[in-house]
Amino acid sequence: MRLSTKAQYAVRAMVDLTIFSGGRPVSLKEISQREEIPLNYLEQLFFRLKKGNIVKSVRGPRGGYILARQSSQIRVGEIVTTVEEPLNPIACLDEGAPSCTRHTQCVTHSIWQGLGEKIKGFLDSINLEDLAIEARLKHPLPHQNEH
Amino acid sequence: MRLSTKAQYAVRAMVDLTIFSGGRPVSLKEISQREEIPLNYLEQLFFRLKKGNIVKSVRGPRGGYILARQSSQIRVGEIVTTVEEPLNPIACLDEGAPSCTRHTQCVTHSIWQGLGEKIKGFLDSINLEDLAIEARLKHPLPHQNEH
DNA sequence: CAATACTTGATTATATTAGTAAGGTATGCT
DNA sequence: AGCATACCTTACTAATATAATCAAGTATTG
Repeated sequence: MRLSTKAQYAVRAMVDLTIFSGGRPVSLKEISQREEIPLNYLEQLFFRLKKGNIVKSVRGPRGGYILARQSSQIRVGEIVTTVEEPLNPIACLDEGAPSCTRHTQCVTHSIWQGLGEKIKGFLDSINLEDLAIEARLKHPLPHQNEH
Repeated sequence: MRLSTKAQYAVRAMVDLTIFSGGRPVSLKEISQREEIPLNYLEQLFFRLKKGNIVKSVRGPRGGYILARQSSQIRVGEIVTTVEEPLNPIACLDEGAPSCTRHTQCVTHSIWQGLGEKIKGFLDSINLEDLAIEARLKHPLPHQNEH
């Protein structure tokens, strides 16, 4: 029942982006250095995040990524499901499940299904703005994007 | 965010044991056949379940396993944590976590911690008796242990 | 036109998990 | 007593998924 580091990286990177962007693009190079995440790996993650309509890219010098929506409109659950496949605890919940044949399978299925809904509900109850505010309280920024 | 099949097998096997035992030991061979779980694999699982004080073993012919407590006193969360390590979504929550160095790490940590507690709370709210009753309703047993 | 930074796919290394195998030990039944 | 049953335990192998790296692009700005 472990979350992949991919998802952890993605959420950290998105919080970083939220904090350090001041409406202007943030390059992956920056994020990579601050968060100690391999640049090439971040590129893969942001490729997906862009397709998932969570960030937008700005090309060329001084380019980078910006949030596709307001930080209050981006939920953690979205980020996780976008970079790593679904939150369902077991695979057969992903698509149309075959009917239960064994005695015990129905009841355990309903557990895992309920669990998946709990997880999704929890992660969707948290948005990036909440996290950015919390992060600023705990670690006041050195200087908030002068210029 | 997937649950291992180990945990799924363990819960199914425990529900099976609850339903088919009538106070008497149930052999792993039986469970293996009904649930289509490799016998050797079940042995490994029940080795742990025994150490975790969830089942008791009865050796010799006509032996097998019985619940160590009433089914209402055995929670699903217990079974899962006993056969596969912890429910925490990330590793560093397992023991004393190192202090947060990066800006974003504190806040993401608190998410994963909260998530872990939700998961645990949910799985601990379900016990084996609930599941056995539900299973009997859905699949009335062929014959409930005559003799 | 050159530097910057995003874009994309392929490949490799590593870790985890699932499953198999084999030999041993205790117990009850005939 | 001895044999069959079924638990007990460790070790190993194979498959899969993940993390990370490599490399060769394309678009845009100054």
